[in-house]
Amino acid sequence: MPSEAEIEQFARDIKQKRVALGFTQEDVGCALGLLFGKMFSQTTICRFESLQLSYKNMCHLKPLLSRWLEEAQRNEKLQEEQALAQSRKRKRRTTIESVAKNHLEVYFLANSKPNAQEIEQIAKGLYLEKDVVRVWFCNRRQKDKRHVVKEPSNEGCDPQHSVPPVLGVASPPQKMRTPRYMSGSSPIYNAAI
DNA sequence: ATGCATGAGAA
DNA sequence: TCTCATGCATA
Repeated sequence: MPSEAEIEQFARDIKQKRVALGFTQEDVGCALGLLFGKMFSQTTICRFESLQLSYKNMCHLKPLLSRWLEEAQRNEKLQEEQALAQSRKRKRRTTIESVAKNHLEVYFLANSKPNAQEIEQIAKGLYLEKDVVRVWFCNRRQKDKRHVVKEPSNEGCDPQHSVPPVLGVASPPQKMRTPRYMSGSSPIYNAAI
């Protein structure tokens, strides 16, 4: 099992290189499909890069992405291909009012695992469907299991950011390469570059 | 980038 | 029923 720091390093690394190579998160997901027969969504790649998956999940995905990176770097001059999606009958995503969310959060802090009956009470009180509340708690618990929770709050703990760059020279950290989707086939993009 | 949702498998 | 990995849809 890779160490935690190792994973974090890898995540930063692959994100940076992915961008440098001009691939989108979706591109990577599809590429994994071509390499291993199992495709991944933009969401998953995004979450991997931002360490929003469980440690175990990160460890499982790391070798796949690692291999993709090798190929991508090696190929730097080949072309790409794509595959597509499917459809399903999904319940429409319900939007929970922020007020209700605040209430849910309070309930969660008091009890993160309400039983069916408690869920029903909560749902009734907030005028939400039981299932919506149940799923909200599932997702909320899962959120606590994420590998690294980003902490927007710390003050000046990061020397890299505590001193803002001395104006002007907004130097692109990496060589900005033309994104793949803007190269070659479309005259519109070429004209715009 | 993230919120709500699904489904397979564990308990 | 819950957890876990995952993603459609949306902000």
